Amino acid sequence: MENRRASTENEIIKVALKVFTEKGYKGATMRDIAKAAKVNLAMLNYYFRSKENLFDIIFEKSFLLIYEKLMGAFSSKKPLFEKISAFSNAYIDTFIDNPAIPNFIFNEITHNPAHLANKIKDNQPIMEMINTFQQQIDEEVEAGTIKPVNSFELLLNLLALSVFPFIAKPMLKEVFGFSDLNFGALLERRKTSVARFVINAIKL
Amino acid sequence: MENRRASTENEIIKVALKVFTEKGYKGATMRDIAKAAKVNLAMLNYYFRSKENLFDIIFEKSFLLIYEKLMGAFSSKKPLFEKISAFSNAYIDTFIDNPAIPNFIFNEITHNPAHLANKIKDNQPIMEMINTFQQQIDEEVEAGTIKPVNSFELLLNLLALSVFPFIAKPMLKEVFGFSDLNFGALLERRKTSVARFVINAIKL
DNA sequence: GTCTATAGCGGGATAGAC
DNA sequence: GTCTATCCCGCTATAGAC
Repeated sequence: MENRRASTENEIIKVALKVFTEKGYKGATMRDIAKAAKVNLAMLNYYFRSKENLFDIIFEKSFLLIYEKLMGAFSSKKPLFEKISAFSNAYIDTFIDNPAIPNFIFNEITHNPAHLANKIKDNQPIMEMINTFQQQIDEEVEAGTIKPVNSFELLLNLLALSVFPFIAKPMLKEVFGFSDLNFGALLERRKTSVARFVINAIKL
Repeated sequence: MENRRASTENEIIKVALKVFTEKGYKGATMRDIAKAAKVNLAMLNYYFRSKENLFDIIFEKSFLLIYEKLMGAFSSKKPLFEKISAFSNAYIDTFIDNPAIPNFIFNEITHNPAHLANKIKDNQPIMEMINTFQQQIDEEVEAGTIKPVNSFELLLNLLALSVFPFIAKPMLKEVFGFSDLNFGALLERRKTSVARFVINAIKL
């Protein structure tokens, strides 16, 4: 059954993302992944040929998800403050639905920065979107309609405020004793509060 | 010579921090570390008994460094805005001098969140410092001297803005083509601009 | 497609000579 | 203290029965 096969593959990809994230590429064993996905070890190689190929598939999927959501939120011609809201909302929303992805991506950034960087650099629409956003900021600073800020730093700050809570989540939950429910509520609030914070920081 | 031994040990610890950070705990091999430190493989075990013990020593050292710098900057009775400046300045300054530590710590947070979390939870001075800071924010909100903000979110934002550029650094450098010098200059600027950004976001 | 068994290799740790 | 040689385990990947 083609459907059966596809659903088994998707199940493996889903749990493998989690195992790779929690243990790192080398730390995650094919035995771990097989056990978590409740399939035989040999089946993993039957479906995915190799550990590296399985990892690449997951990386590709994760990148595509982020890419599509962000292009939708960020690309159109909107006023600056609306873009800031749309960006943080899209980012936070995507990661609420896919909580393993931020740490998965950050592992990869740390251990193989060129991999993701090249995918971004080689992607013209992304680079244009970033340039347009920075130009928009520079123009508003020039026109005196927002406080003077470095446009790259503002982009960095927006990204930091949106992403950081997800990568720090495992520890924040332990230290401050958040339940899943409470931490989820915090993240929901941030879909609006991050943009409010950033806009307050730069508006006159 | 006791000094010779101590300096060899320190050299190993220094390069091992880098190798563990770049490759992760499992990905880093004792052979990698020996090669990078220019010592024989057997010497590593002679000095540190095991890979795990070497890792623990590095973790302990990294934690202590952050702990001491932050306690100095954050503990005294200062007005809120001064604390915000002192906090971000101390954090960023420490990581400029020790650029591998943020990613090292974040690897550990991802793969073993309870380890660092327990060290923080069990440390009364830290927890008191955090509580005091949050109270201070709540009181100012109550008194109407700053905009209404959730005190935990403000703490989280301050941390995010200070730390995120360091953990994203490897990729940011590749994507935006920063030289070490240019990225260093950006980080230097952030020693003051992060506090300014946060203060602008909450002041009336 | 699914399983068991195993080949083959890389890595942590140590024995033992110097 | 320093080195070489090696033990031994655990992992990826695959052969081959069903």
